[in-house]
Amino acid sequence: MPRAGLDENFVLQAAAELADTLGADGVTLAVLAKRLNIRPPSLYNHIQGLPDLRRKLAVYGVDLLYREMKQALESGVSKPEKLQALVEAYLSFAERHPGLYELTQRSLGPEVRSAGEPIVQLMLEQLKQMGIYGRSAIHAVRGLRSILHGFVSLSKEEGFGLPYAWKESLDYTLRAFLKGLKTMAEGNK
Amino acid sequence: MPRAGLDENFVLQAAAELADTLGADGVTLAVLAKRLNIRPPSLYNHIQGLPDLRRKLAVYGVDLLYREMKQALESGVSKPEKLQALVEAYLSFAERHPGLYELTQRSLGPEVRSAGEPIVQLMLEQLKQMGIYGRSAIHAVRGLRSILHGFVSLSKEEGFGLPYAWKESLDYTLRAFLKGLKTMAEGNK
DNA sequence: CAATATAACTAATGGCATTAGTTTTGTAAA
DNA sequence: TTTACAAAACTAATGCCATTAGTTATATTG
Repeated sequence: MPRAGLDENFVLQAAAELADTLGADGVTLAVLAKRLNIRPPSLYNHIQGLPDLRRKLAVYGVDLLYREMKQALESGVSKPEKLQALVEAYLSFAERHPGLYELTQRSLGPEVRSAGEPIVQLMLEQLKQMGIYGRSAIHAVRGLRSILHGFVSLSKEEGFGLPYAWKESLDYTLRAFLKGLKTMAEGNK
Repeated sequence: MPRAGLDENFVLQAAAELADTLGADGVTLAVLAKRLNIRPPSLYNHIQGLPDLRRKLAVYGVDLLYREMKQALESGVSKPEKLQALVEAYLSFAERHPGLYELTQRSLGPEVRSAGEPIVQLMLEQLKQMGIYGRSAIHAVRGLRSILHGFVSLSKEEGFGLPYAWKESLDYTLRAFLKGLKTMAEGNK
């Protein structure tokens, strides 16, 4: 192993920092190479080009998000609090890693989806604890993910305006959604 | 007026078709020029460069979406049906104009947000008809938009799998959300 | 200490957006 | 009808980017 000190994971980490600093489109092989003090062609020893880098970054991001969400489950005692903790972790990740988050959403093949499976499982477990399972739970998780991603996207788009109020709207929306879920679940009994 | 037959609107329309055919990133000045049978620099007589084109395309798309949603209100008699018609129009637009839709979501300044204001108004009106207004309605519209955009994004990302089932999940989610909204609204009385 | 694999390098190509400067052409005034 | 002007096309050139091919340097392994 010659020229140690630079492997794929290190490259990915540097690229991730670039993404969060300059935005998802700011990640170019040129600036990444400059950042690593090598010439652009040298990058091809670690990644297979820009599309490959983007794909790997997306997987890297989804996996990081999963680990942070899992970590967040440590806090929170009751069931609803645990779900709330998952929500907070998701929002926190999107805020601290805007570029990485954006890359995870630029639909890029099946490996990114696979990497997101564990996150779905995490949510399913919490919903089960709250009495929502089976077919309803599938719908509910999709709804939950949509609400979370939707709010992140929209609040980013609107940018200024009333920054903090977005959190309030999200809480309101989640409360309404969960309340409706419970009502529907009870109706099925 | 020299060399008539090519104005900004025509350019935008051609670019929109390209976006929906080749994807949002497929819109380059090179292919747009080829499509219009002119050289790339000639485009600068109608637009001020690629970022400007993207911004204008986004506004173009949001406005088109608004007009289609407004049109959709013609159908549907009862209040919930009208809201449902808005939802259908939104989904239909996203499906028929994937590239244009994507461009409307790539947050690009205040003019795009302004163009989206009428859509918010459309939703607010329907919610009012359903007994949801005031501060709650603001939250509700944000929730509604998040759910819609979230589902469009996620179903696009997942791609294969169970295509049609997404619609079912969305309906389920909307039903739960609206039910929760009503419950909360009644609770405030 | 020698051999090898790995990772860096230089050089070159083609595509892209963009700018500067020039030519063409349709319309409107003389 | 002719002339003048302004708008929109053009050519030429620049610089940045990703990518490929071929070469050189170096760290580890035997």
